[in-house]
Amino acid sequence: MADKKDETLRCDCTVIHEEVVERVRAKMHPEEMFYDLAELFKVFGDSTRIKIIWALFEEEMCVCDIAYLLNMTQSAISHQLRVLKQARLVKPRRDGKIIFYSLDDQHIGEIFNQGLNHINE
Amino acid sequence: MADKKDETLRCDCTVIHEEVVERVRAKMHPEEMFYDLAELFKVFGDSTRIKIIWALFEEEMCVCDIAYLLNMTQSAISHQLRVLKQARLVKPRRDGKIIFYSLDDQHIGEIFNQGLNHINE
DNA sequence: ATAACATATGAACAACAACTCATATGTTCA
DNA sequence: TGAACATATGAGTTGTTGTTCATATGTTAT
Repeated sequence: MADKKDETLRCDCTVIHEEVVERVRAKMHPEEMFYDLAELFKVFGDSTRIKIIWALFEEEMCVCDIAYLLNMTQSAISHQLRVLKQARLVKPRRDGKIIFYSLDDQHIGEIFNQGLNHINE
Repeated sequence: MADKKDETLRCDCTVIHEEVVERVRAKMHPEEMFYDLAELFKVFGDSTRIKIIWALFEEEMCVCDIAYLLNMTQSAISHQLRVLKQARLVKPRRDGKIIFYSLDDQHIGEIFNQGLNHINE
């Protein structure tokens, strides 16, 4: 059939287990869901951001505090906080000139801990 | 004190809440731990790999099956499987010419689900 | 041994992401 | 109002990463 030709063209090999593939394909989620999930984990996939998340897990902190704690520039931290904010992982609270950041989600701790479980075997 | 000068130099601002910072710093984990954790989440941070993980969560599959399912080349999938294998997230099982891949860790499902919880608000 | 096929891998390229630097915004206090 | 300070942001640079292409490896069957 025509499909058979396309398979070979794209994946560069003959499909072995068509039943398996079709069974899995039937349960497939929309593209967007995988994309969003990857975007979320991408945010966790940087050691600077992981440190920020961990720090805010301990206590609410302002930008300067975080920069000092992690020995990085205010600008670098601010850029990363923007990424975290866009991912709805942290939220700001203004108090005068100072802006305090804290975690914005209760799932974060779980994701963090499951990650630790994995790297600790 | 001498420290005070360094703070300003590096983080480009005066530290506001020294007690907070020192309290958090005291609980700080070694650099390596944050690095490893980020490396793990980095692996989840790509939609191709997320799809592979999800697919293997459903059923064990060979390289060609995955390539066909995701409409990608065998080579691209093979490269990504290598990344997943190195992160000890999937494991291969050879049966003749064919190599079947399956998940190698029970935490993966939890990480995946917590991620879903977050993106679904 | 050789053909056929499933998978792996190295090099090259393009897209992206993190930091720096300079500067802008917004708030407080004199 | 203007100086001082906390934070944000745009542009530029450099390092990283995903895919493609060509080819290598390893297994099966003739």
